Parts: sequence; C-alpha cells; structure tokens
Amino acid sequence: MSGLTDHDAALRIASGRKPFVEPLRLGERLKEIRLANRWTLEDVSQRTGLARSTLSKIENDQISPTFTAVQKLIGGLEIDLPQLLSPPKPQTHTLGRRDLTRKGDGQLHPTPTYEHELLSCQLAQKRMIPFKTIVRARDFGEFNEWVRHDGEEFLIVLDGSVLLYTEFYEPLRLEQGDSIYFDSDMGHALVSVSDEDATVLSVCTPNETP
Amino acid sequence: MSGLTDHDAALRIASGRKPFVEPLRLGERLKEIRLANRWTLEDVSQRTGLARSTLSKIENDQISPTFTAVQKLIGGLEIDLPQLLSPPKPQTHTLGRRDLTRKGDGQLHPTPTYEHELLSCQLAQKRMIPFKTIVRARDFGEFNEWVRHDGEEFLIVLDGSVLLYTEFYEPLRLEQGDSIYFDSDMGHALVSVSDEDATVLSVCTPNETP
DNA sequence: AAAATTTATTTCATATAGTGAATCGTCATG
DNA sequence: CATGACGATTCACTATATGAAATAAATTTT
Repeated sequence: MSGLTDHDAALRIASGRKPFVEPLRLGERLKEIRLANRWTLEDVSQRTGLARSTLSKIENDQISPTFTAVQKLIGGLEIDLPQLLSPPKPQTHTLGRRDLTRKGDGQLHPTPTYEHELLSCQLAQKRMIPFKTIVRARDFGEFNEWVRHDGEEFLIVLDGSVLLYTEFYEPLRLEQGDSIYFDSDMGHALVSVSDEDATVLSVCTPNETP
Repeated sequence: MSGLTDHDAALRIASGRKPFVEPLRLGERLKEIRLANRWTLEDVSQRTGLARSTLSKIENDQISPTFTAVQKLIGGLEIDLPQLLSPPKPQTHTLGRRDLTRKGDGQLHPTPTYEHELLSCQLAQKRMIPFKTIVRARDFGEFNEWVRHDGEEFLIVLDGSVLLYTEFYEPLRLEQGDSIYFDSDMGHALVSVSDEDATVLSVCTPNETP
C-alpha cells in the first residue's frame, strides 16, 4: 500500500479544495467561454463535432457530458481542461487571515505507512501546507512506489529517528531536530528507525493550479 | 529545422484538430491508481458510489464515463483530475535538490527579541523559508514596531509557551505543539511566557519577485 | 487438489446521453 | 403585421453508459 495517493489527497484537501466535488458548473463555464469568443452553438458544433442540441443541453446542465464529449470540447475549443473546469479565480487578497490549530486538533489522515495530521486546514488558498506525520512504516518495502508530488517540501524531525529514502540519494538518517528541504517531485519515503514511531513536521508547497 | 513538424502542423491545421489528441488512457490510469493503493473494484465502488461493473468497463476502455462519473471518481479517490488524466510524468524535469541541516547547524541571526536559526540556507530559490527561533522577548513593549513581511507564515511551538500578538486579533497563547498559519503582512510579534525561553519553528513564503 | 471465497468481467434491463429535425424566440426588414 | 434569418431549445429517436445479477477468473482455505 502506498502513501502516495492518500498523501496527495491530503495535500489536496489541505490546500483548500473540497474533498467532495462541488457542483462544478461546467455548463455555465462552457457558455461563458463560448460567448466570450462570440461563438454560436453552431460554431462550437463545427469545432467540436458535437450536435447543437447536445451543446445546448450541456450548457443548461440537462445532461452530464460523456468524457469523450468533454475531450471533443477541449480539443475543439482548444482550451485546457482546467480552463473548462475552473471558474475565473476570485483571488481575494484578504489580509490578516489566521488559522490556529491546537496540539492534536489537526485533521487526521491515516494511511498504512503514514499517519498525517493536517494543520491549519481551516484556511483555503494557502501557499504552504503544514502537517505533522507519525511515520508508521518500518521498512522501505512497505511503499510500493515513491511518494512524489509537485513542488518543494521542508521536513524536520520532532521525535524519534527516521531514514529518508530519496530517488537520487543514499538513504539519510535524520535524528530529532534535524531538518531537510528538498524538491518533492523527487521520489521520497520515510521509515521510522527509533524504538517508537517517529514524528516529523512537514511543510509542502501546494500543487500548481495555473 | 524539420519539414516534418511543419508538415504535421499543416495536417493538423487542415484537419482542424488539436496538436495531439492523445488516446488519454483514462482507464489504464484509473487501474494504476487503484492497484497502487491495493484497492479492489469493490473498494473503489464503495468510495465512489459507482458500480463495480461500471468501474471495470471504465478501466477496460469499454465505456466513456459520464462527467458525473468522473467527478465521483476524483471525489471518491480523493485525487485531482490532472492526476487522473496525466500519466505518471515520463521525464520529470526534476532537479532533485536537497539541503540537510543537522540540529543546531543552522545559520544564526541573533536580535534583541528573537534568536533565529535559519534552516536549509544552502539552497537558493526556495518557495519556503524555514527557521527555528528562540523567543527572547518577555514583554510586548520590547518591540518598537510590528514585525511584518509579505506573504504567509506557518508557526509551531516546539518548546515552552508563547503569546502571539497580532495586529487584528487579541493576543493568543500558544503552548508546545500548537500551530498557527497567518498572513504575515499582518503585524505580529511573539513573547515567551514559559519559564525558559520558548522555541518555535516558522516557515515563511519568500517575497514575491514578479 | 477441491472447495470456498474473493475479485473481475460479462450480461442484460434500464436510465441517460447524443443526434437530427422540428419548434420557439428574437430581431431585422419590407 | 408578415416574413425571413438566425440562434437556442425542445422533441422523438438512437446510441451508449449505468447498475444488479450472473458468470468467470483468480486467490485463499481446507
């Protein structure tokens, strides 16, 4: 079992996205794009190969387009999927936000190898994602693939000792108080080597959402 | 200089299609993710609310899932759509940088109120700046003005107790293990309130360089 | 190895998406 | 007001995705 997916999921949640997919007004968004380009349904039909009627229904949320239909859309309109999905960013530069997390009050995300506790998860739109992790893994073999995610990661050992395996380096032993900063798209994995499970604090940069 | 590319481009333009209408092995990708997590179809069914049979057919490219189905997938598996679409990056232009700081080996920056120890300062071009701080200040009066810098800051108390003064909030007492995330252009200042000087770990975002 | 159990695929009925033609609404023109 | 032109929606129908159950394949247990 790999921590990869859960880890990423944790990051995704921490970065402020809802775990459950919101309505996602795809129809509305499509219409926006179409009108922004002064295209008629017929135009879009030409470009995408989808019927006018189909497009109309998609825009009015009367049907949920098939994935192939979505592909035709993004292909025909020459847009990216994120562009189709993400509504224009509000980008509220609110000042003075604050998010307190008392000890032990983080949001738990257990996996077989790691036990994550997400900190400061009240706040969306963060540029850093902090979490505390109890390292359950005891052997590198417990990971069936590298943990890997875009961006950078800072990690400091709070308790115990760990062995940090990375894709391009020899395993590195880290004791309590040691810290490391690395590009997290380099595969990495932690195992505890102290008597008790080690605890580390990590801070990641969120996934790019361009 | 390649005639081929131009030729291909010409064909592309002529056919009105996008550069690469890649097959987009969504099924294959799903299966990868599922197996990577050691999930059974039933497990995924539970998580997503989609029928086993449907999942099987999606994995085997026998159907093109409805967009709502895709949403259930990304919701239930707690992955991002890009993750579902993009096959594991073939060549990640991963740099694989790494910067280790052993306990106490950071770069010291003493001030009257704080004693900073910069961590991971070998590495330039970071998106996060981690440092450990011993809080010498004992009274808010010791600061002549707010500490204030662009970006965001994450802070966790490693030892002792502190009082966090912020521009827009009441002072907040933080004990060992408590953490907080805030916009650091909001004025802030820390004082120790425990017997010994408290120690905190902070991570800041660097100044924007647009 | 056979039986039992778990996991994946296939079948089939049904629900829903996709299509072309008809309809409706709006706007312009005679 | 009628008429036509255009764009969007609705209708009737076909194609296909979905889910429950049956079947097959793989794995574990006895």
